[in-house]
Amino acid sequence: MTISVSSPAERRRNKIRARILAAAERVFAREGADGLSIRRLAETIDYSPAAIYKYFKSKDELVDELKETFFELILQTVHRIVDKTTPFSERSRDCVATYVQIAIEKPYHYAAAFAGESNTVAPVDGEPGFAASKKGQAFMVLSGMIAEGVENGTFRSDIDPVLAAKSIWASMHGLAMMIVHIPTFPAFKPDQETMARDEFILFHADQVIRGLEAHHG
Amino acid sequence: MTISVSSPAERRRNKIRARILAAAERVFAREGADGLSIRRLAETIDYSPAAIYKYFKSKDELVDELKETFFELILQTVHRIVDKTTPFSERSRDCVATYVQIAIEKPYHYAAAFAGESNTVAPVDGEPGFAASKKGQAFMVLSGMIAEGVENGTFRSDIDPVLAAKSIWASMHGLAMMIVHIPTFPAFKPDQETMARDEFILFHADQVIRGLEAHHG
DNA sequence: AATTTGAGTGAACAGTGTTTACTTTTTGAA
DNA sequence: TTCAAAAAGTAAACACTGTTCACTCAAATT
Repeated sequence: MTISVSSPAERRRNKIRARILAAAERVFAREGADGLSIRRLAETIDYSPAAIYKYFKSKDELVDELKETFFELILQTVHRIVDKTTPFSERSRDCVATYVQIAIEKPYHYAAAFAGESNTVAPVDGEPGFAASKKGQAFMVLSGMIAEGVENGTFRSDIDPVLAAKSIWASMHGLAMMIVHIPTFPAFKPDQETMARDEFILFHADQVIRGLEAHHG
Repeated sequence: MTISVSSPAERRRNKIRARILAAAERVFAREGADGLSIRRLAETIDYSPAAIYKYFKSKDELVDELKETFFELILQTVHRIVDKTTPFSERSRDCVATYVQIAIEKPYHYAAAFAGESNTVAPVDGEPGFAASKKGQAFMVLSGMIAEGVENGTFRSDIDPVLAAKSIWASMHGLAMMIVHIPTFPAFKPDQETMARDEFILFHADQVIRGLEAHHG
């Protein structure tokens, strides 16, 4: 029996799988899940449409893998911010703002990643898989940072960090979705008294964090 | 020439149009835009698929009308809250919470209404149509309420009400989307130390409004 | 009464995801 | 090295989708 954990055949297979994913990634980033068709994908890869089903059970499963690597990107990026040694107030604000920036950079990824519903499994809050998933890990980094804020006295002590993290996450998510779906979001009139997008993101982040701060009233 | 603003023919036409919309509304509420197919819709109405195109230019246009009446619902509901004579703090909180409740009651409507992109026109922030649209009106009701809070000293005076309204709207939107897309959202484990959904909505609303309040620090 | 307008339709076009039966290639063991 | 088994790849079909076109038939207008 062969004990090689990765046979040549298997490595070759993974390579093709990766090639499919890479091609899918390109069109997905530009046109989203609806623009990504198995048939078109097969053509750019020079395979027949049916061939793809030897590597992925369904289109949904393929897209789910794109999402998962996107969550990895989020996790890494958030980690990079949280692990910094800059002052806490600055760090927490940057964390929120950066999260939104990622969504803007890959709008289709972001929207698809959180518009779950019709997916394969989608390890979701409340289910066993959540804590282990990249999504769950990213969330735990965030709630950990808030717990830090509660401990060092920046935030109110009467709030549950996990609860607060969920609230903040929702607020971030909302701005991200707004910007992603409404290209001109923070603006009312394109020229007049308009706050620039990045500036608005910081404003929003401040606003959100202010809701947590101590010494209130 | 006939001056009757609504001829019998025209009235009959509008009636059929309404019948189509009513049937579409039913299946849309249950299965969303993807579940609503022209062919299936035609069958429940006992028409041929092509007939629907005599009343609507495209499926997108049909769905857009469903969205528009949904925005009317939002506008009415928000108005009912804002126009109340209850204390301001309570009123502002209820306004936020109620908005999210609407989204929960009609999740597909809400998600579709704000996942614009591939629509016909979608009068969007920054464009002329926005202020006149139901969406725009609902927003103005919200920003008006915040302006009231700034005037009566509840909120910080150094913030632009319109900007603050956008920030709050984004936060509300985020929670709504979270709950809509992730059925178990506010929960981590279904039983243990979980805050009930409605309770969490109020918590979030408080959190969001707290960010605006005066006498800070 | 004749003609134009509009409602309604069957069939087709151009797509989609997916499955099935089939061929070819590659692999692992006798 | 030969040979069977496993895997890779495919063409064609199934069951859908939104949409358009040429056509019929009934209703309204002149």
